[in-house]
Amino acid sequence: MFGDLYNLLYVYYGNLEWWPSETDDETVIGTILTQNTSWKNVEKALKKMKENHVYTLDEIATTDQERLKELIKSSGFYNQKSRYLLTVSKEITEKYGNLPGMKNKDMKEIEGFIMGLDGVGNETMESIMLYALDYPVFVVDAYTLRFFKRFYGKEFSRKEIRNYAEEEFSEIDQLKNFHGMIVNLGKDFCKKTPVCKSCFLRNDCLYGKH
DNA sequence: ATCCTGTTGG
DNA sequence: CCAACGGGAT
Repeated sequence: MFGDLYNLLYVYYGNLEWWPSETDDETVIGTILTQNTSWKNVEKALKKMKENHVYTLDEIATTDQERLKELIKSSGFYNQKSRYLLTVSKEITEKYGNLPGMKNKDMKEIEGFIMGLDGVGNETMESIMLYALDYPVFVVDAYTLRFFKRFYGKEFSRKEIRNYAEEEFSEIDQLKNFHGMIVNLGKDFCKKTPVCKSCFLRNDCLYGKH
């Protein structure tokens, strides 16, 4: 299904260092902070959190919300995101102790638990599963839905895309890179108002051909 | 002036 | 389905 597309993207983008972060805790924090927010602004917040030693789920769980708001201000939506960070950190540490305690468990159980966290929807859950916990999950975001609709000229549901991708790519690295390449494509060419003329997929994309 | 690796509550 | 959340970069 997506094999040919993967190769086309790979020729252009190659292996991306996707979801750069020093620790799995930072990855989880990043998935929440980057919701509808540019990564540049998230980096500022992560830097501040690190400098102030509010950088692990344990540290966040015992931090005052007002202080958290100041630290993550640059990533926007700080009122809700500070609340999400607190509840997510508390619930994870209370139930599993830490992120390693969530690895190598029944995938559906962990997925259900994460989806139940306030502030965590499909994309954030999938990102945590794949990038912080190493489960073979494909991340379906707004870029993916928009790009696939144009490229294949047909609307796919999140569920369909996840199923196809996870069926086809069993390797964690492939799932990571496929998502990473799609996000980059969405920022470089397949934007809200697409730049098809200079896009390397213009001859393969149903929308790019007209 | 517009957009950003979304999610929630109405 | 849709308004609301929000500072920062381009």
